[in-house]
Amino acid sequence: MPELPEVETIRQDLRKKILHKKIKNLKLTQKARVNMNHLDFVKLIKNKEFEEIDRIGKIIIFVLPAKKFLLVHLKMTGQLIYERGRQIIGGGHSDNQMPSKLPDQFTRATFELVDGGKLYFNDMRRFGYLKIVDEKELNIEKAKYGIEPLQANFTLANFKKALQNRKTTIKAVLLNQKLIAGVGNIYADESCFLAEIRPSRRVDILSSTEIEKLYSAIKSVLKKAIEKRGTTFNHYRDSDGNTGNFIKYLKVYGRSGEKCKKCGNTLKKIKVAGRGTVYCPSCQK
DNA sequence: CCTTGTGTTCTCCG
DNA sequence: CCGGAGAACACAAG
Repeated sequence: MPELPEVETIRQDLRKKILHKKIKNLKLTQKARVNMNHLDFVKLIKNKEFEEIDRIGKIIIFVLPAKKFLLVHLKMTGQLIYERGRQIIGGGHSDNQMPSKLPDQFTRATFELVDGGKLYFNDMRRFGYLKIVDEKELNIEKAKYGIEPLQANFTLANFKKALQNRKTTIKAVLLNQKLIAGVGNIYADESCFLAEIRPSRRVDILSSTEIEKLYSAIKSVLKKAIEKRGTTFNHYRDSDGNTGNFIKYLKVYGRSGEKCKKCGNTLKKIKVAGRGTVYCPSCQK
């Protein structure tokens, strides 16, 4: 489940690896989810180079020449794995979900670069997609996203504005991409734990101290998660095919029924905003 | 039945 | 009766 830290890790790594490289060919399988017919899609990609690699929320943006943009959303199980020319990637860990050799049955698209390198888009569940847009459509897409937690516009004032007049739970706000971009289920729960606030609390009854704590918690959790190269719960891999290391630092997500690392009480799982939510009933108020 | 992210539809409230 | 907000539902597929 790639969220902001995972997508950002992939973006930063791919920038180092494939920036300004030219695409010789793109191979799409029948199961690839793209926003036009395959022939047209390939035509728009072929012989283009990656001018820049950006991100909005959980979407990776490959900037192509002539103001075209390739948007990639990994959704639940998507991976973007880069392989240098003629080299078989190691696969990182001995996890049976990680293929030792690509392409495999879950490879939906292969970008063949002129230097022999390959960029594979793998996606077991086929929820992820590739989409080519022009500048106008890119701006429409960008308008769907709120403040970016790691950028200059994520100020306390803007965060307060995002919560203003809302009559819903913290969890719903954190998951709402129109308000705050890139936070998903893992980092929403982790941020609430760090802020010592229950995800089910309504935002309109938070004190200003609590809002400040939550604001700092989001930044701190996401920053540390990027330092540790993201969370691999099951499918996430970086562009080398390696797992992320943040799972060791998770305090609540995926730990329902286990002991709170801070107070020792049992972590509880409930449903908030339609999503599984884990919290500590004694640490979080 | 579950999983998550997101788009759509429904419902409620002032 | 309306607009808007938020909740609920639908969908992707294994």
